[in-house]
Amino acid sequence: MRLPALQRREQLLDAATTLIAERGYWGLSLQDVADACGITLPGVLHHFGSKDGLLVAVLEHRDRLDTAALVEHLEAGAPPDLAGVCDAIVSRNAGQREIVRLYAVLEVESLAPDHPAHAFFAERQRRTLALLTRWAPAARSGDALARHILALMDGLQIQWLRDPELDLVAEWRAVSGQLPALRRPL
Amino acid sequence: MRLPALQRREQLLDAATTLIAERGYWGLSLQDVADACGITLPGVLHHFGSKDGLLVAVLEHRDRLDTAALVEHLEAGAPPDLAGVCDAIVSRNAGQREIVRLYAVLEVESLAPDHPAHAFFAERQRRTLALLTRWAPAARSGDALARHILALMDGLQIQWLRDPELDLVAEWRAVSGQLPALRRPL
DNA sequence: GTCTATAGGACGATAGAC
DNA sequence: GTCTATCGTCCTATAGAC
Repeated sequence: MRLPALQRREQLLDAATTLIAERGYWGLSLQDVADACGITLPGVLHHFGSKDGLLVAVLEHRDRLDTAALVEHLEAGAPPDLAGVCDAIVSRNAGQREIVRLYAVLEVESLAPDHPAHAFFAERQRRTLALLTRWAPAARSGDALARHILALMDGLQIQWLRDPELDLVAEWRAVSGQLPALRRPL
Repeated sequence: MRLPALQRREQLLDAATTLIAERGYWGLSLQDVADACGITLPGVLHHFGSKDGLLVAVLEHRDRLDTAALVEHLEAGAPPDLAGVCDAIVSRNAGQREIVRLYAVLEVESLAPDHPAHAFFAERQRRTLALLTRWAPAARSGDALARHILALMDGLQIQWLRDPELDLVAEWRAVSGQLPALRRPL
């Protein structure tokens, strides 16, 4: 079935997202992506140029959606403090398991300096830390607090990914409740 | 160079450990393992039967070493409380970056149910949680505390793996100092 | 914009000699 | 215990037709 380019791209990005989450980048096969969308392998490459190109497109696509969702959440009246931002992030993540898995896999895989997403994730972590630090109460070292929060989120997500029974939001509430610097914004 | 079987196995395990840490299991090539040890690919398979067999051997090898190290650390007079056990784990990890990377990569990669190490890591997390829970003060839910601690360790390790400047032990001290349930053993 | 066809390698694994 | 040789499968990527 012949599809408009933009629509086909989106379909391919969806399929690739699921498959990378499942197998990682090194385990991804373009043939599988093609099969999942009912086109041929060269058809995939036509849209993204190369396997690396597809990966970059997937990441950019997700980041655009996530940033938009966060902004919207804040404009819609979430509490404008650090706890509010964190809760917004966690509750959004809780609703998109596959995406969280994609990032968890790629974040660790890309620790290797020659991974095609290495720079992307280094920059992304820098950006996330900056975002959290900006909202941190000025009193104590905001950077240490930001790293603490990020570590907790990453760690809890892995446990949640391994055990579907776990309630990510509840777990985050329980754990972040122990952090005075987070729950007492003043 | 012809080597005794046991020595060759160890050399192969070392090489495989480094390469899996670098590329994950799906990105591992037996050819590279063979090259690193100066033998051919069938030579590798002779010792481990299959690629899966090699992975299992690597993990069993590491777990044996780590368990022994922890026991020794405790017998050598580390504080016999939860904080002491955690500090022991973190400080040992801080000294073996490659190994931590291996586990970080495989832990996330193996979230997929058909990954050859899936069962291994599910069981390992269960065991680690049980270990931490055993040392937790009986007062509060030890299980929640154990998950909290495990999340922190995993999260901090990822940050440390990305940024070699970071001091894992110091970071752990700073972060765990905020956990009253951990630092006040009575 | 999508296809067929194909190039050109790398992969895991096996068989059998030494 | 390690080798050579080889099989069959999978891979990314390119060239060119429609």
